[in-house]
Amino acid sequence: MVRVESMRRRRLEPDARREQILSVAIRHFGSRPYAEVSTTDVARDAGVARGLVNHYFGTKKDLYLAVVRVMLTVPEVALEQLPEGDLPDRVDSIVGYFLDVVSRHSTSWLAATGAGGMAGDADVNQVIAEAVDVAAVGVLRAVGMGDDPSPVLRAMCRSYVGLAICTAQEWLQRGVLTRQQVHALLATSLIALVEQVFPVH
Amino acid sequence: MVRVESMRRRRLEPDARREQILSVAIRHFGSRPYAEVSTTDVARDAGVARGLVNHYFGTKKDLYLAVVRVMLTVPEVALEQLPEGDLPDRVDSIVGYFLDVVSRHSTSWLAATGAGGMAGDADVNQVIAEAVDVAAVGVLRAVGMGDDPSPVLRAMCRSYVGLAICTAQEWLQRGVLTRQQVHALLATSLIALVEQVFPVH
DNA sequence: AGCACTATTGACGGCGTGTCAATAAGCTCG
DNA sequence: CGAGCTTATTGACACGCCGTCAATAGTGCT
Repeated sequence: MVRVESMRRRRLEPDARREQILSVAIRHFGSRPYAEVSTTDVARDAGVARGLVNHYFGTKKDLYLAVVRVMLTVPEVALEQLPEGDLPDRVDSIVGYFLDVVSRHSTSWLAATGAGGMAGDADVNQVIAEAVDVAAVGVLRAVGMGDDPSPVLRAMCRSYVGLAICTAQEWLQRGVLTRQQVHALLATSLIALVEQVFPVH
Repeated sequence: MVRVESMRRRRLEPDARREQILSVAIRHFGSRPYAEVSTTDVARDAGVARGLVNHYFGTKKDLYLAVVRVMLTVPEVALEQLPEGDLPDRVDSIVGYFLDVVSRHSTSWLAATGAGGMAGDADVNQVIAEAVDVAAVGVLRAVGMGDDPSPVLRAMCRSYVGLAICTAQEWLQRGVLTRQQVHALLATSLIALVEQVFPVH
C-alpha cells in the first residue's frame, strides 16, 4: 500500500517541503492534543524521515508554534472592511463577522485557542497573546476608537477579546447556546464597555 | 549534605505520604510549565523513589490533575457570604471578593488557569470547566438569579466567568491595568449582562 | 524475638526526542 | 552524455522520561 514515490527518495525545494510537512502537522495537531502527537507520526504521514522535521522546524514545540500561528492568522484577513453607521450597527457587523470566521473552520480554531497555554508554556502563550492583541486593536478600530489607542484601552479590549473567545468556545463545544444568544451577549457587552468603561480613561 | 532521614527508609501513613508528595508537586507545577516538570524532580524533592509517585497518583497527568484541582478549589470557600442591597452593591462585593482571592495567591492561580487546556487535553479541560461552572452558579446566586438557573443562563454566566478570568490574567501578568479599572470593567459588564441579556431568556 | 503486613524501593523495557555524520538526488559544466 | 558538486535527506545513535512489577525492608502485633 506504500506509494511508489515513497520507495525512492524525492528531493523537493525547501519551501515546498516545509509547506508539506506543515500541512500534515496542522492536520494532526488539529485533531489530537499536543502530547498525543509524535513527530514520528507527522514524519510518517509526510513520507519523510523524522530527522527532517527537526531540520526544518527545530524542536517539536517550534513545529507546534508554527501550526498555531497558521491557525490563528486566519481571522486577520478581512478586518479591513470598514462598517459604516452608528455604534450598534458597527458592533453587530464586527460580532457577526467574528462568529462567521470562528464557526467556519471551528475545529482548527478550537484547537488553537483551546490549546491556550499548553500548561503554561511561555512561547505558546506569547503567540496567542499577540493574536489577541491584534484582534483587540481591530475591534477598537471597528468601534471608532481606532487611531492610536492608549495602552489601557488596548488592555481592556484584550479582555473583551478574551470574553469573545470564551463565549465562542462555550457556543461551539457545548451546544447549549444559540448563535443569536451568543451574538446578543457579545454585542451588548461591547456596547456597554464602549459607552460606560472606555470613555472614563 | 543529604539529610540523615533520607539515608534510611521512612514509612509514612498513605494519607500523609500522598499529601507530602502532592505539596511538592504543587510547588513544582506552580513555578514551571508542565513539560518542564519531571516526576523524577518531584520524587527527588520529596525524598522518595519515583515509582512511589506513580503508586499514589497513577500517571503524571493524574498527578497534575490533582494539583490543578487543589489550586482551583481555593476560591470556592467563602462564596457563602450573601451580600445584601441592590444590584450594584452585590455586583461590587462579588467582583471585589473575586479580585481579592485571585490577587492573594496569584502565582498558583495563574498557573492553574493559564494551564487552561494543556494543549487541548480533555481531562484538564474538564476539571477547569467544572470549576468555571461552579463559579458561574455562584455569580448567579450573588446577583439574585440563583435558584434553579436555566442551562442557557448558566452558559451565559460561564462566559462571564471566562471574561473575569481573562481580565484577571491581563491584570496580574501584564501591569497595565489598575485594580480599579479591572473592577469597573467587570462590574459594569456584569450589570449590563444581568439587566439586558439575561432577562430576555 | 519472630512474624505478618504493606509501604517503599530499584531495575527493566519502551517510547519519543534531538543531533550529526553519511548518503544520494538532481543540476551544471566540460 | 558522464563526472562532479551542491545540498536535501536519511538512518542510527545517545539521552531522558515514563509506567510496571517483583523484591525489599520498615513497623506494629503476638
